[in-house]
Amino acid sequence: MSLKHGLLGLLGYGDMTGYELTKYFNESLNFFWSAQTSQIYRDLNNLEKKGFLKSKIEHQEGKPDKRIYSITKEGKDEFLKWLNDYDFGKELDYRDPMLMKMFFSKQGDTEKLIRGLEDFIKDNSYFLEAMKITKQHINDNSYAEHEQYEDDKIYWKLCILRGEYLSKANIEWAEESIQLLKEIKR
Amino acid sequence: MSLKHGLLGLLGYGDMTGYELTKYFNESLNFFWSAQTSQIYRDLNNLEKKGFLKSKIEHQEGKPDKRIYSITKEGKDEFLKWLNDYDFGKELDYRDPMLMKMFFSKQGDTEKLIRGLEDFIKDNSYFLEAMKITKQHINDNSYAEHEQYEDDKIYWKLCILRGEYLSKANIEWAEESIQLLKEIKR
DNA sequence: TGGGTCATGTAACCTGTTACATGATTAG
DNA sequence: CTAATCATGTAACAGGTTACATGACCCA
Repeated sequence: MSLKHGLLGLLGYGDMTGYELTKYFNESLNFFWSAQTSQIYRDLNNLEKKGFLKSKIEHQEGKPDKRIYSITKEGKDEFLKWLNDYDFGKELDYRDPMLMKMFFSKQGDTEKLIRGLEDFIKDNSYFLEAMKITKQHINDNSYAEHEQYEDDKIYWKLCILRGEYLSKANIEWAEESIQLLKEIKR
Repeated sequence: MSLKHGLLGLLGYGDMTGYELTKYFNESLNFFWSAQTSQIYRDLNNLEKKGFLKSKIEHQEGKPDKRIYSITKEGKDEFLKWLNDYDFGKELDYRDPMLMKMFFSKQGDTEKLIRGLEDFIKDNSYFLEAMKITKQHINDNSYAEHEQYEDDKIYWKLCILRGEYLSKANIEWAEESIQLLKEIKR
């Protein structure tokens, strides 16, 4: 459900090709959503069939033609309908393949598990660092240079803040876990 | 990938029907994984085709026949292979439909967003409470009454600990977000 | 008499991933 | 010469969700 509405949302900022949308997803929103080109083209097709988008083809010299999408009135309505349903509870989901392994780890190799947790700490640290840089970019206006985005920034920063909280929680948990596992090994 | 291996893992503790496996998933492992019966029956079928499981049918008076699954040597090998690949980094995923909405929320209703965040805090608090009770159950041996599970407990508690860390992070983030949103409203 | 539990599933659909295909331009 | 970038997609598969179907028993 979310990817489609994310596409509608991004097209609210301006017309774009599928290629550009993929870039946006995997650069700006990347830390909480990513998408394959294949999926984006498929959804773009479906959204156009439903009348939420329309497209025109632009010829380019020396490059393949580009199909530029723009959002319709119906698309904007659908986007706003989705946006204003702030029932987060039903989306609470702690599903995690890592915990699935942890659950059964009595039967696993404790040394390997500890190394896995150490790498997990590293990955989360990189992520935390990347988000601090992104926050800086937003403040510096290097991400969104136009005043048009001024009011968006608070929400973008709240997204990043959550990433910071979660990755810190992950790091603390992994550190505590490693300690506990080293104790029982002795 | 994880559900199948979770099924193999649970069947390592003893033979079970699809129905019982569904219950296990949605009661014990529920806070970090849930599964529909339809999905479990399908995967059980696939696992049997691959030779990781075998099943026998038990006739019951007054009830439909039950198909009891047990894990094979191949199934145990596959499970252990999966378990000992502790490369958590590749599974790092902060994907979240809530953040997708947050990202675009300049265009949304701030009042509704705040109410959504308040409910989110409630849901996370219930979750946190439920996990404290589960932890107590594990300590009390009411969950797993047999000594057989004694060495598993440490890992189960680490799973719960992560849930506690994450839900606390969610609560703190939501509280901070509400404050910030109320400030900009003024 | 109605709802919940035990027990089995099927069907359709949606979402996401991986791999492949084409073909030109540009930068190192 | 090679890799990356621009730009378009298709195909197959894996995983997850929702709805439906059957039928008997048990409890209030």
